Amino acid sequence: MDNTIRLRFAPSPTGALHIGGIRTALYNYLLAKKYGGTFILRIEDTDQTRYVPGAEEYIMEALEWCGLTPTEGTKYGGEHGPYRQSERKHLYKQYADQMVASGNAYYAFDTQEELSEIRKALEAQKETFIYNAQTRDQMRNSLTVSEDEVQKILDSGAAYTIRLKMPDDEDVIIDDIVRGRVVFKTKELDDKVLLKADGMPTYHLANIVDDHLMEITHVIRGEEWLPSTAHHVLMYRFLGWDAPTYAHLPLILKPSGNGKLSKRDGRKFGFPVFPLSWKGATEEDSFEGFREAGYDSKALINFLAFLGWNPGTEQEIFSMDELIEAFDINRITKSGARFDLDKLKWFNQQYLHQTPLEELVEKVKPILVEKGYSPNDAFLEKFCSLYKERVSFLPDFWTQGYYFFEEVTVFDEKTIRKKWKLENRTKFETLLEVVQNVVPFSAALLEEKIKAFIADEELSFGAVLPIIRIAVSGTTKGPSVFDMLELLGKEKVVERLSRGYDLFDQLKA
RNA sequence: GUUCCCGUAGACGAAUUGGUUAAGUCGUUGCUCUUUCACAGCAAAGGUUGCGGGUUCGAUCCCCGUCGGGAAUACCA
Repeated sequence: MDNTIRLRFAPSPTGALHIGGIRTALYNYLLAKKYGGTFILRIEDTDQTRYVPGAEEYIMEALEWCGLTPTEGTKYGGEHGPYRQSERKHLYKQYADQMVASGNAYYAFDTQEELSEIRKALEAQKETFIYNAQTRDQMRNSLTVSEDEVQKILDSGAAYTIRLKMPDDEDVIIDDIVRGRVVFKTKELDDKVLLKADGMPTYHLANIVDDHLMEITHVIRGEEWLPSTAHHVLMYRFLGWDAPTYAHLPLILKPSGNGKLSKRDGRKFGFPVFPLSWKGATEEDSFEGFREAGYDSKALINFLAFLGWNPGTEQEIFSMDELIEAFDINRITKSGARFDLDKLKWFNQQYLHQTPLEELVEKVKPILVEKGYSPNDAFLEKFCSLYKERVSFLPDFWTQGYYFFEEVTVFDEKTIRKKWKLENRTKFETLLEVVQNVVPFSAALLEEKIKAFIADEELSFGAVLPIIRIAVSGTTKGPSVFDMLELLGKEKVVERLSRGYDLFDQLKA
């Protein structure tokens, strides 16, 4: 492969960018970077009725958050612009006309209403209407109406579309990198609309014209495009152009396994489906993003890379550079990949574990600030190191360690009832004194003194440590008690211990 | 309905000119370490490669059929 490969990611700005779109972008990006090629962002906004303000900015912000910054695009520059299809409107018609002239396309005058009525009627009889060789001579188009008539309609300014005229009976062969050879019979395919009544091209026309004009060499897109690829290949032939290499990606499936992951599944299964949060017009149309939910974009990318591809080695953790190095378009999987939240959680955890402390501090800080606390970096660094290895997501730092900032809200009453012995109260008062006299208040010294206390009083670790832990944090889970006590500080520890004893007594009474 | 795609343990998936007892990871269970949770380490369970034929000395791999899942079937992308 030479170094002039050019790939594009071509989303339509109809709302937030779905996670599947990010994967498509990722694979395009990886292949482009691997061979020193170009990664282009093209906005496919040919459907003016579906345009959503802000979607374009969302797409770019999402790509950048994921580290998939395009090399060409509306705000990235490039010699092949404009990169927004609405701004290229004037380019498309000539190619549709060219295909009309060569007899591979035709004018169609049927209105949308007429067509949907026919469809509805046939559907009632359990049949499907296909605009193709079998039906087009019964429709109103330039193949059934006389030339004069056609000209008259055209001159009158009446709305019309241009449709692709599919060959009657021919095999269209697609050599797809992922699927291998796929054959479609033109007989089964419909005469797709190329140019809409509003003068805009459909996806089918716009995508092949732009891919050609932008010198795209590889088209990596979702599997849902496979059926229409036959139309695209035919158009390249009719226009006398070379078709790009195709690779159709497997679908990303719902966690439940059936059906492709949809934007509604996030709410349904309780996890984000979008990279960034999106505020739509309605609650129903608003979604939380991976970024806001505390996911590491690097972990997300690593996870996504493995959804439909694998390097064939045993390495699982990949940086972007390593992905670029290892990526091989020939190793993309054919079968749909299920979106496995556990796996994503594992990746996120791995990334959190390997994040340097200073970096972690910067990430945890905003979470605490939002809760109204702004501890100094030295404290935060200790705090982070305590929780780093028992946390899967960023917000866990707060949910697991909130008691370093606020009073304990939930006590593990069940364990208290089991462990707290009323008759031991005096011994624990002694413990309070012991703790009070620890100077300096360090984990090491605390451990030494508390261990001595346990020995002196002939108690066991199991009888003492859980009590301390619960009094101070409400739970038996968490980091080493002594480290915890040190970071909490003498004042808080003493206060919580003595208050804890009273609470425990009450619980047992 | 039609066309196309897919089908290896609960999940992701390796085995790429068909070649020994079908990798590895996640998850599950157990053990070690720990006051606890987690991390880490070790170990185990889990599969007639959807099913049935065929080709072959030999099929996860090739062919046919069948079942299951999915996608497409718009003047949406």
